[in-house]
Amino acid sequence: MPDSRRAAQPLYGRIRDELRTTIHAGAYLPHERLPSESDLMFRYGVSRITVRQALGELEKEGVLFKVPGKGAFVSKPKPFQQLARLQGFAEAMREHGHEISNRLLDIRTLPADATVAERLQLAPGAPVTELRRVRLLNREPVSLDITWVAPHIGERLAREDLASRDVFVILENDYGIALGHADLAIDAQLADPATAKLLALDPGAPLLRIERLTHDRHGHPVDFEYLYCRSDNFQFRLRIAR
Amino acid sequence: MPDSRRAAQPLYGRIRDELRTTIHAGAYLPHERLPSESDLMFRYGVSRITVRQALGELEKEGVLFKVPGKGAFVSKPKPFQQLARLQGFAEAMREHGHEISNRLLDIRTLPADATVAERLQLAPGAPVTELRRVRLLNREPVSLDITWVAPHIGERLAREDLASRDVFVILENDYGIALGHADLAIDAQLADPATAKLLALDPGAPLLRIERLTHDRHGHPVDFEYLYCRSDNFQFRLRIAR
DNA sequence: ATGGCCAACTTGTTATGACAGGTCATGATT
DNA sequence: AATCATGACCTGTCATAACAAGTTGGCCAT
Repeated sequence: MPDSRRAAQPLYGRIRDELRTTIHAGAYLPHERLPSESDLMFRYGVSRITVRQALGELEKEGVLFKVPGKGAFVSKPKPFQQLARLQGFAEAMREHGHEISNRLLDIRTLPADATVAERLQLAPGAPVTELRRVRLLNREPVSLDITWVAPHIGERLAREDLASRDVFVILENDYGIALGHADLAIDAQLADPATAKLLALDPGAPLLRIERLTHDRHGHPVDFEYLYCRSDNFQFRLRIAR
Repeated sequence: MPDSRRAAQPLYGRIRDELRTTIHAGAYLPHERLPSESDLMFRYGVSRITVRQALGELEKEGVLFKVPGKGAFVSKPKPFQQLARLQGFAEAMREHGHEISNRLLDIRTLPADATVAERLQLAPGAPVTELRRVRLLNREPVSLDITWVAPHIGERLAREDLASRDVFVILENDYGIALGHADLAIDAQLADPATAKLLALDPGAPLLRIERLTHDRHGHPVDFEYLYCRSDNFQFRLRIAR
């Protein structure tokens, strides 16, 4: 969080900024160890508390992480997914050479609530299939996806290996459903304890929430879902034209 | 971040937890002032650094917010999450009959840090103009925008009425700079106290953060900014194609 | 009654110091 | 060669202390 209005920057702020610059300039590789607190004390000629404050803020920013007894290490750059393309998570991540997997938490049929029914153009209370998955990138959880589809699709999905395959790919390749477009709504939320646990986060951590309604080529809704995404290890990117 | 696998909880952790419990039990009302650090030192029989660490973590959790010179205050309960429709900010807002305005907080020239310089393809430390604005929708703050442009653009913008006019419109209509595309990166963050105050939010509230680098028609970067957007009073939406 | 000043109180920053507990390389022992 | 102990080095916690800067109520002058 920038606060660049201060004329007189505290020492720890200067050190924090300089270290961030140094790291971003490539002086240290991802997961490379930074100089120890003692080294930085001598290097900057300040007390340890000042160094610790600077490092603590960089840790808070996600630039580095600390390991007791070992030191501070540069965090990996965040993987990202292009938002403008309607792509399954696996499709997008494989393009970048990442390893992806899913943990299927639950798949069941239940009555559609008003929102789901409206989105999928079903009667309220009509049966829908709900999928709950944690998506993992390089073995680290990055999102909790909750998906609803009509039961005739859900029945077929239930027979698939959803741990390693994307719903979109299955719909298109196996069931011949040509996808058209999706409508997204994006905002931010705090992780509740259950979600935080699933995503290896502390309760209250910031999450990006994406609501996505995906349509087939004829404009009929086929898939309604919420994606709760971590921001500390993943982000979305988008290029827009004027 | 405390290591919660520890059988013996550090002192600051005990104090943090006890204060949180006390606050949640209603001993203090929202916005009520907590005991001072000095009081807490005596009350718990610990040093000030220990109290500050406990308070700092509660602040990070959003349970309280600190005001220099005044004290620590209990945060208000988080506002109820609402969804609002947003397309392009000014366009969509006026289209729907909303009133939009800006509050210009600050416009100044300062040396570009590494990130800003890299994005705007300037030398580190080169002068850039920084704009800080709060965007209001129906008189309610919805985002804090921090914008950097090259000084030759900033000088001209400084002469404009930025409270009611959009930077993009000025650049295109008044200065003949044809805008091309923008690159966005999207994630979620917690609001720090200063930003929270500007957006009439509680510290620790979830914010959508959009990093935007806008280019002219030739692909040259002209405008780099961070938009810190509330999620409780509007959201972003997007339609994407397969 | 009002405004200005100042002391007391507030949090923020920084220094020095010490101890606890974790990590790991090296040397000694089996 | 494998294992264990030790010492050096690492971060985490906590104490004491001092100064900086912001806030505010009381007192005094006008």
